[in-house]
Amino acid sequence: MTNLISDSIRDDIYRIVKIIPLGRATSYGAIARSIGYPNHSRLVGKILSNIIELDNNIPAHRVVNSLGILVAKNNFASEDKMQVLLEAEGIVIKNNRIVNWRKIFWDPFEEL
DNA sequence: GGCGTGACTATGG
DNA sequence: ACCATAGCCACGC
Repeated sequence: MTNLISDSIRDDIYRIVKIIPLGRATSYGAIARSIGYPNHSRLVGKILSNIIELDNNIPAHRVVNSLGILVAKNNFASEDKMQVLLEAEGIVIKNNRIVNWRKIFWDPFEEL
């Protein structure tokens, strides 16, 4: 039988992304660390791209890279959708990057 | 079992 | 602040 890591952590990722507060955002690495797989930030993004296809309600736009840069734009319906969704929550974006990232950043660990 | 890939990250210049 | 580089490792050929 195959025992893929991606299968075992999919639900954890889903659950965490679901509770990212409106107007805040977190990173792939932060999520990976919070679920006990600190070296799998890449996998988090990959799984997120799968999840968004099944549930367009999940706030996947609130996940960016460790610098606050929107690196997932290609996975949304339109090129500017991710940015539009974030700006609609009051998040300011300049040159593809979240302004005041330190303040906007939400750490999943603080929710445990 | 090797190899390329990726919604990544840390570090150094 | 920007860019390059190396490290990372599951996953799908």
